[in-house]
Amino acid sequence: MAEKVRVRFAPSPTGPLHMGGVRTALYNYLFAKKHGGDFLLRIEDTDEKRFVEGAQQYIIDSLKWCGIEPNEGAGYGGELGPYVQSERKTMYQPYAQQLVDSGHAYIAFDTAEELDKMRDQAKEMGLPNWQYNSVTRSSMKNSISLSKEEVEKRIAAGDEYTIRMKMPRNEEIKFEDIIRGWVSVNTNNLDDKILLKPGGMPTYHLANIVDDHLMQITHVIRGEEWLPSAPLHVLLYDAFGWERPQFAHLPLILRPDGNGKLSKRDGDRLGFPVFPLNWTTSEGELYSGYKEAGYFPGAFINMLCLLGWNPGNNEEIFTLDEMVDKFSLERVGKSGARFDPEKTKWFNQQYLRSTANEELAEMVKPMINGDFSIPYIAKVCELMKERATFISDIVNDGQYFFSEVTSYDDGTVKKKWKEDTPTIMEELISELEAISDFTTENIEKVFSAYLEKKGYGFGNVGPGFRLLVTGSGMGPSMFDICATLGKEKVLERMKKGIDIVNQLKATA
RNA sequence: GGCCCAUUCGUCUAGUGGUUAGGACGCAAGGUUUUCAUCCUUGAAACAGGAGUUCGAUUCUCCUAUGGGCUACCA
Repeated sequence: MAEKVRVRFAPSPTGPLHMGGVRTALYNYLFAKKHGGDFLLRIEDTDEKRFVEGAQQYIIDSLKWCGIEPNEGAGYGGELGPYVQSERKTMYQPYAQQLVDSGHAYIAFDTAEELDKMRDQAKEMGLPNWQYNSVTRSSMKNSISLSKEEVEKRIAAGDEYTIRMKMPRNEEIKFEDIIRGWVSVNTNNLDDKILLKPGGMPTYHLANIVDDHLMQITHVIRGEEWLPSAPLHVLLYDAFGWERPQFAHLPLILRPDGNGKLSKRDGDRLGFPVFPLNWTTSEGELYSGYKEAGYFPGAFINMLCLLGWNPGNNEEIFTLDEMVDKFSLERVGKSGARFDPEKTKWFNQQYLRSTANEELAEMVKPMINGDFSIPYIAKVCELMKERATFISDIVNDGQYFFSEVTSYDDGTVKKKWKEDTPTIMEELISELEAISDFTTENIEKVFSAYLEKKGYGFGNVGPGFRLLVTGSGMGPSMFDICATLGKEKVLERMKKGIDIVNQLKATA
């Protein structure tokens, strides 16, 4: 028990990494760091048909963006590599053979086509679930039904064959899952899974057990979709005589609407990303990512962390380090969690607001045209951050800080630009012109004095003022806006705007 | 169909053999704010159903229902 915790995230490179996968990686990472252990990345590319170019790099890039980097594995090196299963291909055959020799597995010559036919026939006869198992195996072509000579002859003749698990009959397999407690399955419900495919490539089941053993994995933390095959894996550990790792099967992430688990198409259909980074398929189809949609990696991770886990109190904003500190598998829930895009936005808003203005400014800078200083942009961020969810909101809602006003909000023109507004604006211009030190306080002072002098309420002056300077009907304090923009720019906009708005009003 | 897993407000969830069943998102109302947003206050909103165990079950057991996963020479 004193052994070092070693966990792995083992995706297959069949496309972009789904956010459910990111959460699995995150929980593995948190668990490893919490216990001072290792977090490895292993690429499970044993299905050559489903290999997708670029997927492996995408996985690495995604984890990096999220800040949950492995300290060992594909792309990171380590003593127990290689960490890409296709590169380990030759290692698996001897293990499969060992199982054949020990009577835990056998050689089968049935082709995929023959098996398909078998299943189809069974279905026609009203058996929806034909299985290669302890009752059917004796009527199939394998080293159990065939004579030793026949088997040797076929192998010598170059017949392709698979190695199958010889699933024992009527045995209760039990194992303790950290999240779910005791799970038990009768082997009668399990089939003789293929362990080694023709050509020597292992299936997931064999590769995963062999690699986890060789890589000294202590805890297998993976999605609930693996729960049904966990008994097979347990049996394999036992057959090899290896110590079993501890298992923890995570609940699935469900789609926000309707039924079923979150799938890659749900996102863009419902207007939120399901992937960390943008991904374009070879056909040119784009799946959007959280990064490009403007999310902070911290917010994304924070949201994922709370989707299925909670610290037991009411805290919900955590840095990665805090997550590491508080995380425990025991507090992971058992039931599937429906994903809520709205809450994800809320997390982003929280992160945006707690990010320093200068830091925000650096992010805003590449998104705007024109040469603005960081202090200036930071000031804008300070004013805008409370009403923004994304960085892009600062840019879009605060565009009047970065470009001239070219349009005026329709509703405000109609409702707030009154008969006497032009005159009031002219007067206000004169008042403002008299200010030598154009600060928030001074502007406010002069503005208030003007209101008092004329007996106006704020409503008589404010909306028109805002409209001329920003083109908008809403936003931060006008005094802050003006101080930020500077006297020259404010007066210029006001003078220029009066006629334009008068015309708009006339034609409206 | 078979097997496995699950089930507390709309959603994420806390929680205990005896609680006014708590929080967050979202929603609604009010307050603050010249506007918008923030912020504050308040509100509506849940233990799937039925048996059993028990003095007492949301909590323990069983059944049903519902949901989910798996059922490949995919992972």
